[in-house]
Amino acid sequence: MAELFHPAPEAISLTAVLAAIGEPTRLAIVKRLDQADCGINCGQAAPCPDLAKSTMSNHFRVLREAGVIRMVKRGVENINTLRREDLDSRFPGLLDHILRVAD
Amino acid sequence: MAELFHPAPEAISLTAVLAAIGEPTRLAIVKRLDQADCGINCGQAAPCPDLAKSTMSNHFRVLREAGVIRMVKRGVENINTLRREDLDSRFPGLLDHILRVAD
DNA sequence: ATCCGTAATTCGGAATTAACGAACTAATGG
DNA sequence: CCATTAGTTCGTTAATTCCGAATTACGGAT
Repeated sequence: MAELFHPAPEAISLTAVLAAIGEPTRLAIVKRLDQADCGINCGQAAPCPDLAKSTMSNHFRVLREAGVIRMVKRGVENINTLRREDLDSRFPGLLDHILRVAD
Repeated sequence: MAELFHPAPEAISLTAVLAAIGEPTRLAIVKRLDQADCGINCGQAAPCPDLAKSTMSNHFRVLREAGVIRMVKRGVENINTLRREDLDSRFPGLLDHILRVAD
């Protein structure tokens, strides 16, 4: 069970972040993580239950590899959190701004 | 010669805009258009001359259909401008913010 | 009108990516 | 040990991206 890849804060790419968030399902995931006050697992963060699990798994992987979310395994589930401080240090205010205009 | 499609200002989708800008070549095009004080054609807006023209044409189409740029035919060329006011009315400050964090 | 050069789009293909179901792995509880 | 829950991996199919070659569109010169 290899450890999950996360880019270092300074290696987070703007276009990768925008591309990751620029997809309706993934934006919905980010919005849900933003509203949550603590990390939540993939099932709870998923906006629509009609999508295949494998599809959701892919969406979470894209968000993680872009540096948007942090994923840690806890027991049988993955706990997801937004990488707020890392995103803010690299792109100050960007995440908040996007979430604000996203209704 | 059909008229070029542009989404109405209120029909511009956030995820479409983010996905359009979330690609290095297209972000470079947007940055160049931002620095230009008047509309410029596709060749001048292209950041790298080694890309095929058909590829660039596609990138411009993506930006146009997402509502990021306006394209008007003038003679033999297309004049491209950022749709600042439309983007700002729909997503206030977003474009400036992205351009600011994009170095 | 016809031909030429410039600017950009369209077409056909190979390569990459996305979504899905099915099978699989990992952790926990009975 | 077996069942359950939570996700991942795999193989297929559909869609997208990128490219070069061919094509259209326009403007100017002949």
